[in-house]
Amino acid sequence: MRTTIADVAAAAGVSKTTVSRVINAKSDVDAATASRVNQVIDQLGYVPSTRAVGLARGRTGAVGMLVPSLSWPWVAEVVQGVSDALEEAGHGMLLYTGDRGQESLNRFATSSNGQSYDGLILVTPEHALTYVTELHRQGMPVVMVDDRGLGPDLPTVATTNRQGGADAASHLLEHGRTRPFVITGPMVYGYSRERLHGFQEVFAEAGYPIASDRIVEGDLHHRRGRSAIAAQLHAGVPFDAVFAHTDLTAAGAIAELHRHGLVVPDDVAVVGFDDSEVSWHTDPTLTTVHQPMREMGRTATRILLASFGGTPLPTAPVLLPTTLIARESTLGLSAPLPPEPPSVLAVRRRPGGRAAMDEVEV
Amino acid sequence: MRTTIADVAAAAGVSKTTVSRVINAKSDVDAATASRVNQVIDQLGYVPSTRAVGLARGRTGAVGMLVPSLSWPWVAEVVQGVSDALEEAGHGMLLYTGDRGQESLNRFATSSNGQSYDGLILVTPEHALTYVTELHRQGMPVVMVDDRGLGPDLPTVATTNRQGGADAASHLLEHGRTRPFVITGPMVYGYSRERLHGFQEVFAEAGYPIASDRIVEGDLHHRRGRSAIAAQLHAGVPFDAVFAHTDLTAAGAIAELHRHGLVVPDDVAVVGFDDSEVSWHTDPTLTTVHQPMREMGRTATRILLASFGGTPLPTAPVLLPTTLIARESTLGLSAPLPPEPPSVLAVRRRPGGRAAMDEVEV
DNA sequence: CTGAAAGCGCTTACAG
DNA sequence: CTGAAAGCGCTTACAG
Repeated sequence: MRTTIADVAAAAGVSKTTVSRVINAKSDVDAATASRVNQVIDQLGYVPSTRAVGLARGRTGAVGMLVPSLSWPWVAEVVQGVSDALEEAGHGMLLYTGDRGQESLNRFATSSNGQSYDGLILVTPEHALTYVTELHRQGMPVVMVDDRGLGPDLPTVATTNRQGGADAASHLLEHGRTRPFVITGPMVYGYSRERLHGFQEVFAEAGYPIASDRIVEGDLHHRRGRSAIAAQLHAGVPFDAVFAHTDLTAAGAIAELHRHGLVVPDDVAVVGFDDSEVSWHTDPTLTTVHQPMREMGRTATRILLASFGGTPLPTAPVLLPTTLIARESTLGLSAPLPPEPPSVLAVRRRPGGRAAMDEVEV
Repeated sequence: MRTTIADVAAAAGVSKTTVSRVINAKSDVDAATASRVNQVIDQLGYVPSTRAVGLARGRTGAVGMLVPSLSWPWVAEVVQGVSDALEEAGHGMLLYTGDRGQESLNRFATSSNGQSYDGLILVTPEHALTYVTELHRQGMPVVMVDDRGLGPDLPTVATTNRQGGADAASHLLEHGRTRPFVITGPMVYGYSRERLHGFQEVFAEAGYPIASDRIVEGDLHHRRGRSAIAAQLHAGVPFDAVFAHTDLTAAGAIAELHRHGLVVPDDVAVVGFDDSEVSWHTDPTLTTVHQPMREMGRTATRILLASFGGTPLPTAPVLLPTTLIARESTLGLSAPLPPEPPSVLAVRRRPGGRAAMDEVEV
């Protein structure tokens, strides 16, 4: 038999009300009484039942989190950030993965209606977007981590994709590249367009506009990097750099360049996007644009928790800065090896650089 | 104001008891009554409050999951497997990451005492092991996914590390390699010892015992692959193959071999362990021993849920089979490219091979 | 086949 | 400073 507040009350010779007051650190309790109750609590190892507290208070103390497959490393990073921030605040996290499609979302919908959580954090919930928007309209606090530029009508934390593209371009120009080949992400996503535009703009301003035969739409996959490079080489359009909108595609590009006897970066410099684990394991290591996924998770969480306290949710997207990470695929093999692959370290944090674009009280 | 069971009862002109019966599909309800109640439920969009149900029933319908950092891709895979299986069964998942050390574990301990979940799934909870073991002794159903060979006194799902090592050895022998260099994981972990022993045994039986100067202890990191290869080349101990206990280390080994002008696999064949995403992005792609992380998550979940239904938890570890995945780093560049990197596919599943070692009713 | 009532373990006015 | 009582939204014997 689990020990309840009644057991504690009996053992301490007080009422349940008083025990409740002590637990929740209400002010008006006699010091002696309080210490006696606390003693009993320790002795009995009493911990309040979360669900009883939740029922009585009308809050759950938990936050729901809906993500697509955790097999995507950057999704896992976001979740880790959310988990960190939630834990700091003493909240629990109910995790839902949309991995199994519509069926997953039905499950999710059921539990959200069951008031299992006080608020919701989403990562690119493509199929659930209308459902969640409706949920939000009905009063559920929602914050979305938007990596895709879906641009929904929801409070959103995103990243400076355009600036990231611009930084990649500047970096390549600094290293003497003037004829880049761009392999974008799916153009239906806002982030692909932003990264491309930022990149194009810098090259155009420098006097090297990028012709359309040096831009091709990709799909984020490794294999696409290979096929795009093979096709471009076959077409005979010369290029001295590759900007891929995802590290996976960049990795494929490097592999294919090698197949054709080209040296990276001497013949062709390569820049990816994301700073995912892959960027440490290509050879040469990959220069890439870091996205602060973990920070996005933390920020989204802080915004959500603040809303529980009455702070209104932001109406404009909160943008976190990207950072260019220069490695061997542009600097050459002489580049110093960084200390250690990040994913195997206990804590992973980067300096950050500029402050968030949008001032939000978090 | 949220609609409750009382609202439904009033609107349908029945008692709360009857509504409850309909919701939970108890048999003895008049068909007409039931359909009327269901209509009202649909009309009002009524969904029972999870926490009220939990309080009344004494169960939560949720499972707790404690993992180290989600930044480790294989951890994320296990979580995904757990999520899949939980969702199928209509259970929720409360996720705790031990990423912030002792403080994380304290939070975790508090919520577990608060009866926030009915059972617990753990991934290598090194620091929490004694706490969790105690929890289990007090009656909390616990299943551990043990990738480290911690060999605790808890119901466990693990993998056939010894056989994985043996398979790696057989594969290298088949490809004419007789002088392997082994970079192990930390030898404090059972899995390192098992992988090594399985590997050694096969080579010894084939007449090529492995001298101790061709075995070095590693740390799972990329950088260690580089330094180990550099040192071995410097020492002048010849080798025609590398068996690394983790893909990251194997990737480092490949990179370092290239630095020294050696060709993989012509000069040196390389085999990793895990079949993590990295294995698709080394160049050449990496032959490795697949660990069924997702399946381990699913299996652990099924075992736990079965225990809720009365099936006792298994006393011996449940072992899932590893599978050797041959790629270019042993087969050569002529090896056909597989369809697509797994991590970006929606669903990731492998044939599986042999059946689980331990027969458990799941 | 159906309902009134007690109970799950807390919190929170209300009264003293 | 403290307690009795009602209530959070369900489920479950018990009785009919």
